[in-house]
Amino acid sequence: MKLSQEDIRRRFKAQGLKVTPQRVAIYKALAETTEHPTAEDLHLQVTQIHPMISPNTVYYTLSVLKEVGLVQEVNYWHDRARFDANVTPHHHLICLQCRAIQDIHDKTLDRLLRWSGIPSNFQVTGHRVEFHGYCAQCQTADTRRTSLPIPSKAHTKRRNS
Amino acid sequence: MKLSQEDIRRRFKAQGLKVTPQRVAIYKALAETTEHPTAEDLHLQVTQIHPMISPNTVYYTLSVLKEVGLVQEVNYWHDRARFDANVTPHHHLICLQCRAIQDIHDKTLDRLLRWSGIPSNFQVTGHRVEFHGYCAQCQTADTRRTSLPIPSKAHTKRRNS
DNA sequence: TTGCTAAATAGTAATCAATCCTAACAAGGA
DNA sequence: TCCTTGTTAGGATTGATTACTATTTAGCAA
Repeated sequence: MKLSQEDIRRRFKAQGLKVTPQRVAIYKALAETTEHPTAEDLHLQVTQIHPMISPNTVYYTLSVLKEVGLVQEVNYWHDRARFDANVTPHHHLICLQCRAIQDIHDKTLDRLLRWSGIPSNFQVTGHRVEFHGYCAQCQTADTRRTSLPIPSKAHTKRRNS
Repeated sequence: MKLSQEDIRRRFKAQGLKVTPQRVAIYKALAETTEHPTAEDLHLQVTQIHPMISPNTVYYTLSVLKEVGLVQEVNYWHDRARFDANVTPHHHLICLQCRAIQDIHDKTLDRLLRWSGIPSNFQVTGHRVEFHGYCAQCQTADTRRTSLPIPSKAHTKRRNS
């Protein structure tokens, strides 16, 4: 989406964020692509305007924008590979708090594969439905989060188990 | 699922794999849990039977089992965080070859949120549908893969872009 | 316009999941 | 039993991300 500097400034202000050239450039770059870039992609992109910008700034900025809900992490459970010996197609229920993953087996969901809204030039080999939320154990007010995706801080804490 | 040594031996043989105690233990541990463990989780688990087993062996074994289709990686695009400034709920079309991600906006898919098959003790806050396959550019016979998820080798090659 | 202050930036170092490399080892067939 | 080839384990390496920290700057108030 095309955004003017003023649009961006307004959005940042509305969230109580300082408006810095770097921050604007990062958000602008992300808002103007549909390619779901990585932090590195964005850093490379923004380098063309701010040659001295640090990757660190990109990571920090993204975490801030994520916190206020201006940005989302598309693959929010990207931290580590997780495996399953059940190779039949099935779907998942993911707890945003404790990261537990439950399986769902259901014909209704499987049938989505024949859904007609898929662009005809895309060859589909499979699909997966994820429901996000809170498992029975994690449904207490103080620990609950309100928005997707989970902040990247959780990533850091993962080793506390 | 409960599996005897013989069951596992048969499955390995059927895929032309050597049957080693470590390999059996790893697969057995994965098959007997529904918790979608990480490689580290599995290593810890198997350590109780094979105290000297190397994490390396777990990684290698998982990649082999994945290749022959006995195991799948649940979050197969876990390698790096990817971001989106479009924070409205939407869904994705993911190319297994080039990892491109296209957005899908559709009311039909959004309506799944009210799907009745979700366990009542799970509090759902959102959901996401992913379709996997091959984008127009990647639909050539020599580069196409046949199964999900993509082998971990792709992970290594990602920097060639 | 000028300071003040808290937050942002950038550089360096650290962390850690995952992979690479390689020598020793062992499964399975001859 | 022997041989071959795939497997294992250990050490080193890579690379995304985070931690730490000194410097800079945005935003506010005088």
